[in-house]
Amino acid sequence: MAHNPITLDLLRALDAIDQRGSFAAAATALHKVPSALTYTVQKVEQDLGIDLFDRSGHRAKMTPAGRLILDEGRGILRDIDTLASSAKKIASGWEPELRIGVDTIFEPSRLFSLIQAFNQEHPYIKVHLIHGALSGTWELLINGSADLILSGDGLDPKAEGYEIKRLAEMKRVFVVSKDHPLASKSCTVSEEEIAEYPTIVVKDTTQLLAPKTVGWTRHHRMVTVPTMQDKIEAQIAGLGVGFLPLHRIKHYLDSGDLVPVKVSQPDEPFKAILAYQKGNTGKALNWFREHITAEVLGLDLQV
Amino acid sequence: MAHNPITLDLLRALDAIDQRGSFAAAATALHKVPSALTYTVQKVEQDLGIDLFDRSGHRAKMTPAGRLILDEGRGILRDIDTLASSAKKIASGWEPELRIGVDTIFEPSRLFSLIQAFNQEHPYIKVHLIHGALSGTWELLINGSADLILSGDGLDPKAEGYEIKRLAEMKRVFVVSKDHPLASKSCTVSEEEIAEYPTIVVKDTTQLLAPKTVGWTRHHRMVTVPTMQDKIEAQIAGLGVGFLPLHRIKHYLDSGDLVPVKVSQPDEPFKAILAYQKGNTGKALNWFREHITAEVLGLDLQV
DNA sequence: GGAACCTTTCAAAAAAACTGAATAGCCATG
DNA sequence: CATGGCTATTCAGTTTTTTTGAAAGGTTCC
Repeated sequence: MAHNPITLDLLRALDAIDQRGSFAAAATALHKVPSALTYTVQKVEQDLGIDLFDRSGHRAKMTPAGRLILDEGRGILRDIDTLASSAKKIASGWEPELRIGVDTIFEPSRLFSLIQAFNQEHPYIKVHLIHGALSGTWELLINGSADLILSGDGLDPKAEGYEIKRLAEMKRVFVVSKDHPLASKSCTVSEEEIAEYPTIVVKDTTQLLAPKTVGWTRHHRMVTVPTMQDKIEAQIAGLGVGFLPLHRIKHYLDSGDLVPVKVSQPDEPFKAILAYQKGNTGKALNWFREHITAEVLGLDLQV
Repeated sequence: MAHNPITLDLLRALDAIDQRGSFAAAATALHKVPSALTYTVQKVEQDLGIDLFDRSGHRAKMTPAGRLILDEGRGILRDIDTLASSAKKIASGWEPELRIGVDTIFEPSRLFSLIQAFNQEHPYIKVHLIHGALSGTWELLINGSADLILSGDGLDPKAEGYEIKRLAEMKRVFVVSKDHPLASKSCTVSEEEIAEYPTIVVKDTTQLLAPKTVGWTRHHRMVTVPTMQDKIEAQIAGLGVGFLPLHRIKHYLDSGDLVPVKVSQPDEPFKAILAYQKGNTGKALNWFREHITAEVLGLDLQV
């Protein structure tokens, strides 16, 4: 047994026959002569050992098996068409896959609708989301695990060779849970007062680079968590205190679950950035570079 | 532009080349001569207008576009193989789809693992689950909406022409919520006492047949619900009282959420049945007829 | 430098697909 | 019930596509 007798020509023939209603009409549509279709169909029927058409009546009627091959075959034909155009795309500079490293300061879910839109247009380009924290996000880019990263500035290593696109500014706010002792203080709170409570810190995911830490590190009590989401939840639960990015907690400030506290430590604003290998002209990379905006990331806050 | 230049032969060629590592080895595996592969590949490259192999080095290396076609092509080849064998199956008596009507007295989820097993074996045979209640389940079979039904006996219309397979016996228990006034009665409860409380009744889904009702109908107060699951939940919530099938409430009896009450009305045991059109020799039907057992339905209770 | 691979080219041969005319069946119409 | 118009199939011959094998040209490895 050599191999599968089902051919793409058969699938196209079945489709045309079903659409036009007869061998004759289908033949015309396919720029062939009816006997050519008979030949195509009979060949497969013989090789497969089953009937695709019921010839008892004089108008050929598809058998259930024929119908199955038609139905599934349409999907296969569609796949092959998509595949051909995707192959052309890739040959003309679209990457087969794009890996996006997202720093935990952003909500990866913000990118979902963007990725969905992209995938609609480019079904065979796989998009991978990878999570990182602080220097760890940069490390993804540096060690080749990601093609594009989304991070905050001030974290980039001194290394050359990376293109950086700055997006909107982000603000950090020092907040505590609504039940927290500091929540009631209306005046500026001193560092000593803050030192009474554990600080929640997001742990850098880097393996090789020097880990960075944001905010105070000279506090004695410190709880580290793997992601910004954990930090937010920990602070809401009252486990500790610390700065949180405004765009991630707007909702909780509005609802009152988190309360801002004035602190002496100046708020150092910083920027959301996109970064990628210099010289990477991939079109998928470019697409995301254009489409990832402050709005998409939820940074367009009126403060 | 006639049509897609990608052929199944190309996909098979790419697969072989990738597996064997060279045109020469692949050619051997495909019982061809190397130049035949060159021809196949070059033809598609020319028609598609892109390179599938990088010939700058001496050993041909697949381009990203070639790799994409290979990767997706493997899936397509697999699909076509499955399709061929499924078509043979259907031609030899397996139905393209099987519609199973399940009476609300059973938990449809009991069939899930069975359906999963079936689908593993017969990926192209679609299984539909349809819900019905009382005569409505029979109606599914009679009006051709279902090929196989799962019901309780005593509901079958007098009509001829249906094959019935009896499964295990099912018991009904009169139960009330744990907080219900009747829950504390340890002696037999009279009909008058029961009449104090609304009875929960599953409404027959039939459109054409004479609707049946199980249990008492001469009670004044009656709440009808669409499914057995609703009835169970209503009784747990204390909304009313009534008989419930033991196999659906074993768990709640054990946990004490439902409490059995002795009643004068005799418990009329009835049987789970499978029914289908006489003369239906479909193999999928047969498969389910064999595999749907008392155990699968959760009827194998030690009482 | 030579042996052992590899891929490609090319003309010829083989195989497959297609054609057109003839055949035969059904069905609606008059 | 005959006829014309539709259908699909058969078959022999033709065209197109695919395959072949020998020759040529490269790379790698020893």
